Amino acid sequence: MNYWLMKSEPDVFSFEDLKKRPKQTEPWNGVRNYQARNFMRDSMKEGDIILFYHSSCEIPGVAGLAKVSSAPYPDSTQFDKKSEYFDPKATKEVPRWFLVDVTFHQDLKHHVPLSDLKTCKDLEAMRLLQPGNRLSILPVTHEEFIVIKKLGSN
DNA sequence: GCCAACGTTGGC
DNA sequence: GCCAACGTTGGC
Repeated sequence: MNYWLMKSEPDVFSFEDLKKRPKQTEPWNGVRNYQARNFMRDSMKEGDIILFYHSSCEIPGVAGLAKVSSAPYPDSTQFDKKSEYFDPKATKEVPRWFLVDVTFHQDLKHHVPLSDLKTCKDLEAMRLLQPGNRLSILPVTHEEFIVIKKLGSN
């Protein structure tokens, strides 16, 4: 099993929003970065655990736990002319963008703010904390996951 | 709102 | 295939 961190702007779609969705599940559409797409298309497996991260907000950080709940499949918004995610170069025969479904998994006792991640010795090597990182989907090691879950459970 | 980092685009 | 211009991300 693999662990991931997925960023979302809570003003657009928050961890609480995910919990309120039918079946507490949401297709992770709108990713338009090749590296992030490759993680979803090539490496994610149903049942993988996700750190649901809130970005571009007052207190950025990990908001809760989710899980991957589907195999990868084409992002339908790439074919939708009315969507802001429409991609004229994508076709149904050769889709360019793929996604997985994301389902609520577990609440943490409290959010784990980015500032706490930064001061945690055990997380120094975490990809999220490396300078210049902007990827919206990042792999997380098992060790990092354990540390962050503990931070959110104290 | 600023700005650094960095991905993408397109002319050559 | 290079690289300048431009756009986006995201913390602060």
